Amino acid sequence: MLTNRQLLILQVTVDDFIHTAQPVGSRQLSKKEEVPYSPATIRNEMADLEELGYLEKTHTSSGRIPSEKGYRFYVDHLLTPQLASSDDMLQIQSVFKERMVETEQVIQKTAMILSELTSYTSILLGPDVRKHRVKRFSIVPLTNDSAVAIIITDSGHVENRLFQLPKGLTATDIEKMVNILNEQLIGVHLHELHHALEKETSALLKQHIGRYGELMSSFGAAILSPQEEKVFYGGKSKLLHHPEFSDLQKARGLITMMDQSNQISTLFSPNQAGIHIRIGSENNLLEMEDCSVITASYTIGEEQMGSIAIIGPTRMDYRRVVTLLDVMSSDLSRELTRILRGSG
Amino acid sequence: MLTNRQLLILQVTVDDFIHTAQPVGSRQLSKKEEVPYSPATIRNEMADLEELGYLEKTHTSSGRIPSEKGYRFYVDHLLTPQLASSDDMLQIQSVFKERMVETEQVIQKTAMILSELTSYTSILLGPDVRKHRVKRFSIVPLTNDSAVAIIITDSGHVENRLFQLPKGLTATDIEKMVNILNEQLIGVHLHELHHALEKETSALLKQHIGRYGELMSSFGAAILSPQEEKVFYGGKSKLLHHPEFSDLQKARGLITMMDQSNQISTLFSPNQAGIHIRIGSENNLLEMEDCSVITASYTIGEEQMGSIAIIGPTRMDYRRVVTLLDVMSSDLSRELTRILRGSG
DNA sequence: TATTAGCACTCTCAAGAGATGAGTGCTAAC
DNA sequence: GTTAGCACTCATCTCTTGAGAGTGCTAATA
Repeated sequence: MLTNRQLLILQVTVDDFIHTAQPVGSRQLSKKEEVPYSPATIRNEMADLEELGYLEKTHTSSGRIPSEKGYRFYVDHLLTPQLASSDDMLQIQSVFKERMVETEQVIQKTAMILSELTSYTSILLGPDVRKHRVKRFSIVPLTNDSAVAIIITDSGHVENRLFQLPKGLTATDIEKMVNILNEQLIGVHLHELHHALEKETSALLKQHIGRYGELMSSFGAAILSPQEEKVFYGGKSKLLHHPEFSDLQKARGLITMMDQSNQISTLFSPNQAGIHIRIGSENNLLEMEDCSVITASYTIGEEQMGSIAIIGPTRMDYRRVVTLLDVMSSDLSRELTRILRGSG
Repeated sequence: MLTNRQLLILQVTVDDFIHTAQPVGSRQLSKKEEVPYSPATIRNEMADLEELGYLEKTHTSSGRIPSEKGYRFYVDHLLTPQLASSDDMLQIQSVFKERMVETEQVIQKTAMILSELTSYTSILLGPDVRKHRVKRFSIVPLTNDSAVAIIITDSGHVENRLFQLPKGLTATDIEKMVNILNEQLIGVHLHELHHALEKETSALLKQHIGRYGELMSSFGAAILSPQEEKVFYGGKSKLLHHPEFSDLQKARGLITMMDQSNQISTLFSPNQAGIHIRIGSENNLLEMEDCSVITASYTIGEEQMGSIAIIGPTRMDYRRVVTLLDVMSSDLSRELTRILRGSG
């Protein structure tokens, strides 16, 4: 168990390092008014904190920097909540002031403002399409042998896929098919569509439509091809402005990683409410060794819909980011709910 | 007018610099078998070429590097055409072997392979939606006061927008409206839609539909909100691996620029056929001072549909990139035509 | 007359040598 | 328990030095 003095020194050390990016020394600390101890005393305490694993040195005679364990402790026990500054609130409100009608637009704008306010990179995972429900099917033939299948969801999202038409299929066949789909599958979650398609409609379709087999293999495959969560970035280059990435090697790694969306999704905790923080190696990603990720999620109505994340150096301003994420995620939830549930 | 010997020396100098990224000296050049002159002779010629503005020195006693004018001359007069190597051809064919059905998928894959083969960054501008023609309109009401408008084009592309419904509009009204739109506007280019909507249908709609004014202001605005050309990247981080961008300042500038899609579009020449090369400052973009952009375009059927570009350092392998772009643009055109005109 | 050899000169780059300064650990005094 | 003092450690900056690559010019050569 740490003494109060140790807690104080740890906190001030982390705070200072977060703002200066320089190893913090005992003399420097003792000058702060919150710390009424002499450099020698502080040195002793710091030596203890180092032994306990909360602080590190970059070389034998440097000041101390927080270790991962130090950040973790700081985040878990020393992070006093804080209200967003009125400046920030003003900026945030300005985003939502203009009534936008497209969800993507709102999300993109949110990503931008978040990265602008934090000076880190933001990533927003778009609404999880698989949780949407079918509102309407539509099939539009393009040529003799191809057509586009369209699914409109209850949230106004539109999925569309090209697929091949078996030769000899008549327009009436297609019409029938669309009717059957619309009768049977309205309200089904997109992730249950495959199941429902086979179970509920295959018999009916088989009965009414010629060339059923070919049609279904082509149509089914098109409908089921993965519906990816859309990833929105804000301020990709912002990260590069922080001193920890003046090493070109690391900068390259990060940029490369951000271009691979499959890696990105591993950064998000399985969609739970609340704010989550992963520090450095907790991300299980080599390129992210020096980064922390703070995630939150947003909802539409009652449902967990997507995630917001901020990526910054481990030496990031956790307090500020947590505060901003908190505000933004609830504002975003409110705005999206307004758009999609139509209370505006 | 340059002498043959000067042409030779300029060509070999540029070629050498492109591959080594090191200033090339007279001694080094004279060792090559294509250059049967002594260092002293070469020095004299190089001095002349420098005076004429084709070569530069990085400092008083360094070897020479090509100036922008030098690259321009090289590209315009010294670039002998070349067939793609069979290795490259194999790789390219492997992309198109698996029959994909979505245009976006094909374009994305093309971007990837291009950047893989060249080790530079590729940018593909998606098909210009405004040149597509309307195939079908559809409107799906979501709540009492909102609906989604859908336009399917002849190429299978689907545009969709949310818009507000005036209160008190009946389902029949909407049905009527969709019918009128589908009767009047099939085959209209998307960029003429605004015009056509006002001219051809407004009278009819006004006649049949209550609350015409409100409906049209909302629907019209939704339909007309900008249809942006989609931008696909391949290998964004590839550029950072070239030595000219080991300067963090420059790297940052580039990454920042690539995130601003409005800047990107200025890199493309107005959609003309053939291959275009812009060197360094010819791009009129500060961040692109050290970059060259080579663009080509692809077609669907007979129509100019989108653009392909490779961004590399000015010291890029022009010959190879031109060759690859040539092959890829025609392969991509063929593939997209197959998908959309349905000959496969 | 065109080409080449030779040589002095310039400039970059890498390595090494102090000098400086921030910071530590330890001991002894308060 | 806290603090002052002192010797010691490192990183960093600057200065110097030497090696190496390349040039420009002049004089010799084919």
